Amino acid sequence: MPQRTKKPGAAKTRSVAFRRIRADHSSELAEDYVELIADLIDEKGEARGSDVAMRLGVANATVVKTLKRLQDAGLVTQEPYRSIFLTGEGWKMAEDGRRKHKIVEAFLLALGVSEETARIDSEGIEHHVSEETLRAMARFLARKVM
Amino acid sequence: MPQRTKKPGAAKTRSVAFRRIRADHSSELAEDYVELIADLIDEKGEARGSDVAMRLGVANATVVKTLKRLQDAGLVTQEPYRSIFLTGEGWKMAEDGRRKHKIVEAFLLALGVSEETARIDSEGIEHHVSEETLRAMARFLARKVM
DNA sequence: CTGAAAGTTTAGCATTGGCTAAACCTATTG
DNA sequence: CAATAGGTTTAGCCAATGCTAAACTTTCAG
Ligand SMILES: [Mn+2]
Ligand SMILES: [Mn+2]
Ligand SMILES: [Mn+2]
Ligand SMILES: [Mn+2]
Repeated sequence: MPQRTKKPGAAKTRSVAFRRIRADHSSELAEDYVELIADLIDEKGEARGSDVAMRLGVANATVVKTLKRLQDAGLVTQEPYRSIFLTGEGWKMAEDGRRKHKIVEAFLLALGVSEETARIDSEGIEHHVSEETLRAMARFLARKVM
Repeated sequence: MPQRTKKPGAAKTRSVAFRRIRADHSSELAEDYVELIADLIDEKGEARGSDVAMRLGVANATVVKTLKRLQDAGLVTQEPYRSIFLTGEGWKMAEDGRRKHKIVEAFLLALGVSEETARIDSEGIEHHVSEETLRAMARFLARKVM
């Protein structure tokens, strides 16, 4: 057995967290897109690609390409030069995103951070909180109110 | 002025959060790498690429490629077939990562989530908390203890 | 001191998510 | 009702992160 010997075992366990993060990242963009599209539909009656681009701060072309992937994933439907619609699955993901987003943002506010920071930080944190942590945040909020 | 008219103004403001997230993501991997390398050096005396790969749960080849970028960024030094060292800047980033990581993980525990969840969620959340939120978490911890 | 096992790097490929510039529609306006 | 301003998509580029398979080093066993 050449080379230094390696203590196997506990090392691999730690990779779980990093695997979860990589998985979170790949769903993160989709979550933000559908949530944003849902907001636009509720606010203005329709979601246009250029509105999505503006709010995300990316180029139109980027949105077009991403929407194609979301369409393949069954989250949105669209036709060229038309506004964007969410599928049933898209709406479900959007609602779930909103739910998480609200809890995280309200929680940060209750913790005492400014509105702007709560808004900004929650946009990133929302994708990395497990249901268990969300429950703990909700519990904290409930206790705070009472 | 053809096409539907667009209400300009407040729309662009919202892109700030998403820009921050995209920036966070591009530094996230570097932060995890240097923190992990620092841990390996402290634990075993040296950090080898394959240990990093094992803990992250990615292929060796991926680590090699990423380390090349980190080297270009001035965070690590290395020679072929040798273990990895952190530069001064690398150590600084690692220490800062550890600091954030500890606060977030301790905070989640104090909030009442399980150790495993705290470990996993903190690995993702740490990259999306502003200094203001970190201060609020530290404040909460201080209050809890007393 | 040498051969081969085991660890490490290279080569080559794929996907995601950005960008700009050019081509392409649509809808308003004259 | 046609021209065109202006919104939308396509084309083509790039960097970051993954992967597998093949080539390459290192180190220890004999
Ligand atoms: Mn959200
Ligand atoms: Mn978000
Ligand atoms: Mn960390
Ligand atoms: Mn991390």
